[in-house]
Amino acid sequence: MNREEFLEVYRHSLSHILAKAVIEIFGSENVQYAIGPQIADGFYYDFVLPRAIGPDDFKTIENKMREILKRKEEWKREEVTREEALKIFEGQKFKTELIEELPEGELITIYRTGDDFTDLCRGPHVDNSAELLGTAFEIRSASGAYWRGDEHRDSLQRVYCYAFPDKKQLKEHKDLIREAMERDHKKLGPQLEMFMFDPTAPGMAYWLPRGWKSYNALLDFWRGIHEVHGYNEISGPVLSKKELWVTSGHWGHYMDGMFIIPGETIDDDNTMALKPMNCPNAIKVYMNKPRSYKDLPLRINQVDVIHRKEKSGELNGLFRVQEFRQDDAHILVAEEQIADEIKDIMDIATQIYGTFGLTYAAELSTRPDNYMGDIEVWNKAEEDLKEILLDVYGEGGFEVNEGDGAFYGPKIDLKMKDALGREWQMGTIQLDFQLPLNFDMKYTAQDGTLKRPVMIHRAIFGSIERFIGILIENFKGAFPFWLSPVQVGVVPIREEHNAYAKEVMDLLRVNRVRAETDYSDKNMKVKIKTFKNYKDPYILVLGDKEAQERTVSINLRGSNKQIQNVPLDTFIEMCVKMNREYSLDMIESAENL
RNA sequence: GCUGGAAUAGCGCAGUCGGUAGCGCAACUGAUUCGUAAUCAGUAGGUCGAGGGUUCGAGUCCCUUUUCCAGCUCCA
Repeated sequence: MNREEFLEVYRHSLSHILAKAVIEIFGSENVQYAIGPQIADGFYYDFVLPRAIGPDDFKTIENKMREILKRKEEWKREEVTREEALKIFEGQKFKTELIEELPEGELITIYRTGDDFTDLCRGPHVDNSAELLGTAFEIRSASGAYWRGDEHRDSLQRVYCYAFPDKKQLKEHKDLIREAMERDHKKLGPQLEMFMFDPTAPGMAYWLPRGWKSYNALLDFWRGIHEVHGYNEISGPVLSKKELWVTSGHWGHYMDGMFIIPGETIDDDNTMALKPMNCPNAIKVYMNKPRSYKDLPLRINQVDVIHRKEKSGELNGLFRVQEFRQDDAHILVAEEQIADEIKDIMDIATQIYGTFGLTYAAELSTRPDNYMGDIEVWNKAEEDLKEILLDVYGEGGFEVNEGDGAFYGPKIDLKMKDALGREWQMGTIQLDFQLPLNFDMKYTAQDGTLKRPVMIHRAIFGSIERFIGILIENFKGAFPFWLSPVQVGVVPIREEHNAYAKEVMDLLRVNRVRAETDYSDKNMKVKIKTFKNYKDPYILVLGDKEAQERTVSINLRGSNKQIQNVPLDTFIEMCVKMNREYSLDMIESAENL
């Protein structure tokens, strides 16, 4: 048995033990038990219980589980007919529903744990509870869930439980969770004074001076790359009349997600809505003048603020907000240009993600049943996309989600992994055959006929807000030099060193290095501590010696390592070099220049 | 929207049975002029998220509401 199978059997068996424990505590007549699958770090089980359970109950349940294991009961597998199964689970509505939905003739198996607990299950399981005695488990939390994930159906209580083969692995996992919590951008961001939220603007970040510096550094980097790849940036209105959204189809498909400013009534022509997406702006710009095949591909990028209304309870720090910016671009291409253009976008993505040391994987989503447009065009586009992905990642190097594309076109999603191995859906590249049709977009082809362009929507960061949230967690707030809110903290030792500190500050600023200093009469140790807490990459300590010799003494982030006697000009050169090269690592020695 | 939790000084927290709101850090003032992560002393700061109710009396109990958190669902 390999580790995966081992975990599956043990976790799944433990979930039965959890259900049995809960039933023993609350009484079988008071509990409806639904399903209890294994998940990445353990398992859960869904119940309907007579009351809400909380942390106080967890210990009780765990103890009951251990007590049950100590009984060393036999597990018996039985094959039963549909009728027998329905009889066994009489009164259990979820089990009954599951049984009734099993296809005619399908083998139904049940597992008995001891004499008093039976669960509908495919298995496999342990033969005796004794086998589970050595495992480590701990109830993590309880939360609400819906039967079959459908918010219109029964509301259940889901009990989550960690489960690992031994205590050591459980502890390692809990350490990882703790590490992730320490990196939580919702905690680190405000601590580093990067952003804040105010209750009067739920889900809309205030970017504080330090955070906005990083935000702009990120955009500068992004703009530089796009200039090279032939993009032209625009900005459009955030507020547009309803008419625009009716044409684009958002009024019909996305109304619930828009902040709407009604006229006399919402049906009034003067009703306006904040844009949830940028695409119509790019389209209007395209249609601003007659277009020829010579204009294509027309690459329009844009980072305007967009607003999307979310249902309450869905907001989550920078990861899920109601006001944000996307590193958006819309490219209008002729059909035959799709392949080359996608390839270029993938190059941009590789370069951008690589700069952060992040790896990413691609997923292709293909034509759904409710697709719109010409099937020939779809087939060609999907073939193109597949070919590109094969070319870049090789056979099996990417996932395909059949039928998961948007109704207006197939798409490639880019997912990246962070420092803790967590996956995030970030970038997306979507082909769109529909909007060019809705807006009746055209271009004059070489042969003089009018043709319709294809639109590519694409984003690499996805939401810039979310991306920064991910970066904060990935780097634990210790950003690469070029992205650090403030790059250099300057500490004059005594007030008489303020003049030299001012000179150093001026020189740093002239060279576009973001620096801060503290001219107050505070103790130098206090000044150093403040800048350390902000995670400034370099802290310069300036005293008599430095002022005299025009050098700096550098204290490096993350350690108390010091580099003494670095000529001021050399230090500036180091900073400029890291900014120019978007270096991931910090230069730690003047000799490395 | 649903389930469960939370909200007390700028931040992190304490506040017992319902009986005059506290601690640490930060801030401010003064002293200290200092060589690599917290110098010393003092001062000020709060309608306890908001609204209503119970009570002689509410941070504490009840109801409503807002925001946030853990999930569900949804998503960039």
